[in-house]
Amino acid sequence: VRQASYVVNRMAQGLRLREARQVLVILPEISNPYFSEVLLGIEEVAGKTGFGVLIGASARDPEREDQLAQQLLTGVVDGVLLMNGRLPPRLADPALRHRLLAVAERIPGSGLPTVHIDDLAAAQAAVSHLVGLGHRRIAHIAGPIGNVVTAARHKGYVAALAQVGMAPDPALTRFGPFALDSGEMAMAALLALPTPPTAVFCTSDEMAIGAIRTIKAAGLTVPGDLSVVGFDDIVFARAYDPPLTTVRQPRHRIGCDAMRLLEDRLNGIEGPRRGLVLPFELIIRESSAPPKHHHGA
Amino acid sequence: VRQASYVVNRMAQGLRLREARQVLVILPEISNPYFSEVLLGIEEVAGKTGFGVLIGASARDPEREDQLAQQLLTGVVDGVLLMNGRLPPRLADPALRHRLLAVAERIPGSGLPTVHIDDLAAAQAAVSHLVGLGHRRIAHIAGPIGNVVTAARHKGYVAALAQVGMAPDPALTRFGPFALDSGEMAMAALLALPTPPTAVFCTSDEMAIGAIRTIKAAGLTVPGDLSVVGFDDIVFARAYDPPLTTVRQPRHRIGCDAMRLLEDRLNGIEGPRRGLVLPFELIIRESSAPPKHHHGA
DNA sequence: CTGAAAGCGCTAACAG
DNA sequence: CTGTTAGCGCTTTCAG
Repeated sequence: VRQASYVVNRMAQGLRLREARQVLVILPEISNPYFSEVLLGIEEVAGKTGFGVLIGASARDPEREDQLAQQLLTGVVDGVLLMNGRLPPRLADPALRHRLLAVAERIPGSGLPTVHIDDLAAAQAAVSHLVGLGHRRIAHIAGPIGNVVTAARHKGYVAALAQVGMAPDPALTRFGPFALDSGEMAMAALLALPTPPTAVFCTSDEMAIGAIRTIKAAGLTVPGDLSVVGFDDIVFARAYDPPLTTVRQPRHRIGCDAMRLLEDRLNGIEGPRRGLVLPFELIIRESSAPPKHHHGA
Repeated sequence: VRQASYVVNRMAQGLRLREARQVLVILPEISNPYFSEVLLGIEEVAGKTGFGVLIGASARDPEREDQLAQQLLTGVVDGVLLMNGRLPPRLADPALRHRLLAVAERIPGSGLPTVHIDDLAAAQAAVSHLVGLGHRRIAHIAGPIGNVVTAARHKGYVAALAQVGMAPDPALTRFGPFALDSGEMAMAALLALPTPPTAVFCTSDEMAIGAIRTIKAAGLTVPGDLSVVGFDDIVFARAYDPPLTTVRQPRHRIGCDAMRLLEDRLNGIEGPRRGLVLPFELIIRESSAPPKHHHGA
C-alpha cells in the first residue's frame, strides 16, 4: 500500500508520539563566528539522530527570549540549548529541567548542567604565558559586567597575577561588550593611562583585534611595544597581522557534546550532574613576546 | 475555562490547520559570517510573524541536503529558503514551487525567484575602481568553478577590463573555494607568475585576507606593491591591516526581504517573478591605491 | 450566539 | 501474525 512516494506526516506523528524531534538553540548573537561553529556541531549530531534544529538568535532581548521559550511549552521543540546565559522565567518549572542544557555559559542558580571549558583555568593559562614572558603590567580587556564568563576569566587573570605575588590594578581592567569596537575603545583608554600596560589579555579574539588596531593606530607595534592575547581562536586569529596568541576553544566539540547530552536527557538518561568540562588549548603565535625593557624574569 | 497557564499544542494545531509555521533555511556553511548575518535577518522577520526558523547547515553534501529537503514533504516546515545554490531533487515538484525561494545565489534552471545583489555589476564596479586607479594587470581570485556567483562575478571582472579594451589573461584568474587558505594559495600562485599582477580582485573578504597574508609573507606591501579588493564587507574587513576595500552586501536586508517574500508566497501572493535585486555598495578603504610605477591613467 | 461533534494522520493497543 | 480501532489536541462546521 505505502509504496510510491509516501512520506509520514510529522505533524500527526508528533501529536501521537508527543514529541517533536526538534530542539531550540537560544543564542545571543549568531554573527559571532564563535557561536556559529558551536551551532554547526549541534546541527551535525542532531541531523544524525533525525532531530531538527531551530534557532533563536536576536535573543539579548528578554521579551524575544520569552517568546522563544514558549516554543518548548507549545510542544514544537522537545528541548532547549541555552547559550545566552539566562534561564527564561517560563522555563523555570522543575518538570522542564531535563529538557534544558546550558552551553558555553553556565547559568548560575539554575542548577542546569553545562557543556563548556574551564574559563578560569584558560584565562589563567593565557595570563601566565604573559607573566612567563616577563610582563608585569598586564591589562585585561574583559567582557560585560554581570556575565558569568567575564567573571570566570577575570578570576583567572587575577589568579595568574597572584601566582607571582601581584595584586591586580583596577585601572588595568576594562569591562565591555564582546565586540571589536569595544576592544578598540578599551585599548585607547589603557594607552591613555600614566603608565600604560606592556601586555593585554583580551576576553575574545574580536576584542583583541580591536585592541591591536588601536595600538597600531597609535604608532606602536605588536608585540614590540605591547603583547596581546585573545580568546576563542576564530578563523581570523591566525590570519591577522600579527597572528594572534589565543586560547582555543573546542567549539565544534562543544556543540556536538551538548546535543548528545541533551538527547540523553530527553531519553531519561541523567548524565553528569554538572555537565561537561572540555579541554582548551593555548595557541602561541606572534602577538606575544617579552616586554621591550625586560628587567629579568 | 482557559485561564491559568494554558498553552495551545502547536502539534495538534498544525495537524488541524495543515501548516507548521516554520521555515527551513538550507545554507552551505554557517561559520561564514556572511551567511550568519543573512540568517539573522531571516530570523528577525520570522519572529515577528510567529514563524520558527530551522537551520540546515552542513549542507554541501547532497545526501544531507536531500534529508533536509524531506522536511518540507513531511510537513514540519511550510517553506524553504535555499542559500546553497541547488534545488534538492525531491523539491522539484511544481506543486512545491510557491514554498521555495532562492537567497543570495540564483538557482539556474529552477525558475525560482531570488533575493540577491547584482553580482556582475558589483564585481564590475570593484574592478573598475582598480582600473580607475591605473591598474592594468589585474588578477581575479574567484570562487569555485560551477558556482553561479563565481560565474557572475567573473563576468563582471571581464566586463570591467573590456571597458578599457583589455582582454582577460586566463593565467590571472584562479578558481577555488570561498576560504581563507584558498585565497592564500591562489595568491602564492599569482606571485610566482613571470609577470605578477599589480592588483587582485577577490570574490570574498576571507579570500582577500588570505591573499594579503601571502603578499605580506612574501615581503611585499598592500597597497604599496599590490592592491587588493574583497567582497562582502564582513566585520573584519574594516579591522584588517590594511582595512579592506570591498563590496558591501546588504546581508541583513537580504535576509529580511527573503523571509518576507517567502511568507507572501505561502499566502498565495505571487510577488516579483524573478525575485529582488538589492543594491550593493563599493566601500573604498586602504587596501587599494594606484600602482607603484604608474605610467599614466 | 453558544455547544457538541467530526476529523486532521498517525501509532499503539487489542481483537481475530 | 495481520487487521481494526481508539484517541493524541486542536479547529471548524453544524445544530440547537
